[in-house]
Amino acid sequence: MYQQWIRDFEVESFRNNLVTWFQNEQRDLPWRHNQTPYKVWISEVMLQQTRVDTVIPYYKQFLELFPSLEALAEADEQKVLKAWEGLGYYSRARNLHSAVKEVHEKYDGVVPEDPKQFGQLKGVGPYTQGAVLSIAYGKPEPAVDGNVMRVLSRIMSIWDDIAKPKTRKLFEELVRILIDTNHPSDFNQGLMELGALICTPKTPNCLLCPVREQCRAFSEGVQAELPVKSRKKPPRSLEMTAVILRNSQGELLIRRRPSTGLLANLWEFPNHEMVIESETQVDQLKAYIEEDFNIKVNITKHALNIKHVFSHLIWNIKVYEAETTDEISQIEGECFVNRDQLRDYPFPVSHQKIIEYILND
DNA sequence: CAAGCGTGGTC
DNA sequence: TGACCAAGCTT
Repeated sequence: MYQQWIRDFEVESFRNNLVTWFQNEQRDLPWRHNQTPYKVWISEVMLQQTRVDTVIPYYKQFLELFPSLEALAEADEQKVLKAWEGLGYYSRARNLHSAVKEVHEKYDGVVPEDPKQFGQLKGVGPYTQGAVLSIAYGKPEPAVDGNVMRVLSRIMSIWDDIAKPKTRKLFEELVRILIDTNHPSDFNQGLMELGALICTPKTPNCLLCPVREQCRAFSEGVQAELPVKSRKKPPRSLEMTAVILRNSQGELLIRRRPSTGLLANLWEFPNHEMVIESETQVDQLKAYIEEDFNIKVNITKHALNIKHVFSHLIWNIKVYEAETTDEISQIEGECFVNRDQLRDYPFPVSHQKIIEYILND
């Protein structure tokens, strides 16, 4: 069915214009130096749903901490999560770590270049599979991300909703036809670079576009209306409490979150989903804490309020200070630590504001 | 398939 | 200032 679109389309010109433009105009980015499959892989996972400017410092630090696939494979997950702290979507870090360990053990430390094998690793979806195999190994595989869908929807004037999973498959088939098999890496990166620098979501700079002559949306003047993307539901609000609980030595109680779901395996201050509007409900909070940790506590004061916005929900956190003279039983994932030890644990950004409050105290 | 899963930048 | 966005994957 795509042949119909391709028939009158100057495929050769498009490929040459795009690849030549990329070779001349590409940005100088850290992961474009001394490329190895390992480094390409790290960068591609970090870049999932994340801006280049945000990734750069994380990428540099990550490679200093884990300079080789073997180094990452042998690292503790807590160290990996700590290196990922603040970058978001933390399952990326845990899946990457797990996948790298699998490559280390099963493939003797060599990133597999068979699409089927590489694609089966944790955290490697259709995009990452194509991106790593084309960039690192020169395989003519499609790497369809948001940029590519935006660029090609304009080039070919495709009005399908790019928020639908089905639409990505359509673009993958299209790229399989269009891709420059002599320069798969430059072609794929060229599409993404074009989307990042020229064919931007709002007010694309068509006058500087190397493939303007091949763009149907430009010739029809509809580039600003593409791509079509349905919007998702607004996040729901959750009323939360958190407690800064000190023992008699002034140490702070923290705990590790569950190994699945939101912020999995990160650490946090004890918290509950509950509304506090009166003093009686502070007593309820006290009861929750005493039940959770089987100790007696006193809530001493209200510390601060935090509003934290996730992609799919909003936390409104009321933070209190509390003290206890009891010790908790030593359970894995719960412990008292002193102020200086806090920096050794990975915390979500929402709780960084609590840490700031403690350190400024 | 739709929803869950983070964060910081932008206009 | 709130909505949208940024090189997606998993369930």
